[in-house]
Amino acid sequence: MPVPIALIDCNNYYVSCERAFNPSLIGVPVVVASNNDGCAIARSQEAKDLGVRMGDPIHLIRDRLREHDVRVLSSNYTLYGDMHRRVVMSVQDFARDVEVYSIDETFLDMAGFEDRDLVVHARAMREQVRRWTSIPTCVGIAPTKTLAKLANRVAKKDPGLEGVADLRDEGHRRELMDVFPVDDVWGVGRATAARLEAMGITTASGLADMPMKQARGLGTVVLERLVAELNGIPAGVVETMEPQRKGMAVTRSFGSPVREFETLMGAIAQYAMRAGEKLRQHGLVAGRLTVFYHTSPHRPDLPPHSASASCSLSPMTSDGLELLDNARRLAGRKWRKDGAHAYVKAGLMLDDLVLEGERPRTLFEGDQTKRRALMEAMDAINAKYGRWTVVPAIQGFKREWKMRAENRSPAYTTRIEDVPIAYA
DNA sequence: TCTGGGGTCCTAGGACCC
DNA sequence: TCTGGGGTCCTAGGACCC
Repeated sequence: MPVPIALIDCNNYYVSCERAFNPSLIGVPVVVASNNDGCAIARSQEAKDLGVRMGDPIHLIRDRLREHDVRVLSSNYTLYGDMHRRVVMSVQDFARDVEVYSIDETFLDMAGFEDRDLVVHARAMREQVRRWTSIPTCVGIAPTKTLAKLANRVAKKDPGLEGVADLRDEGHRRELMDVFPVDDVWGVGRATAARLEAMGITTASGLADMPMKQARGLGTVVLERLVAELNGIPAGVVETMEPQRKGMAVTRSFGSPVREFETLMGAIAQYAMRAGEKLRQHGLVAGRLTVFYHTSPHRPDLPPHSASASCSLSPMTSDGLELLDNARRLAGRKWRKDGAHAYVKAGLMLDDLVLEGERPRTLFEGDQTKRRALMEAMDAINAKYGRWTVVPAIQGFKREWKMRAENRSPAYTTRIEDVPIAYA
């Protein structure tokens, strides 16, 4: 019998974070918008009931939102990130080990807890999270991660379960999988679902019954592993060591379209400096840099242009100004001087990341001490006086490309001025 | 006026090597 | 008519995730 795996998943996470500090949002429809207030990325149950779907463009559903008095908030990742830390802290003692899977989901390795009533145990964990953070959650328990995801979904859908579904029993599991839509299975996306449905497979049970060889032929090893997991055979374990990350990106849509190179470079410069900061925070250096910018794919009436260029970085670096130099050269190389294009998004990606201490030395590198000290000084100033207190001049002052965030909540838990005050 | 920002893994196919 | 047989490494692109 494999070790039980539990998955705890926060309900309507971003909305729940907002509600934790703003009770007027409780019981009314709430939507949290993506960066640039672009689309709906989190909805309260009331908003889901009104038919607001994940990824709906806000500007296309504006009328319906207004009609039903839906509260629309800009996303506040500082708050969600800090609340996440608290949620993970709350669950830690309830498992042997945890794997943080995303900002709102954590897998738990339940080895050593098997002799307990795991359903009762999981309810106590939910209660702990609720008391410490006010965030509502659901828990799924099963022999594999894929089944734990499925169990979690079941727990979310059926209020009678009081937030916890235990799918360790195979007979019970089968009954539920017989009516579980195959496209809701973790790892089955649009393309795979379409292929499966063409073969008459529409439920999780149908996929579980597919012979392994057929699964391999239809998809890749990924689908083959998925079939194994649906049959209770673990193809992956709870990973407690954080894997070394391979790439990193800073990309943003602009608040309004950009037509001039100077303006574009202002944005790219900021992304480069931010990318350098991120590298240094993680103690990494990058070996490859890619810059891209493009026009709107949603505007077929305008001339399209998509530019992308990369170069390798030698010596490998985390120096923001070094990244900026390279980014400017690459961006300039692809720039079209006709002024006919309205760019809506740009970004910078870093690859071939290695730990700073494992950086390969090159033959002709000069003394980096001064530059490193400069970066440290900039980091220190920006940490103390706020992001973008010191910036390279090329970043500009007008920042007309800055993204929209018209209704962002305060940083309740991470800025002393924003901490809520309770009157006696 | 107007549609997010990150990530991972896998495979095919080309370049290059002996 | 016939055109070797492997290897490795890298990149682009697809699919999926939250």
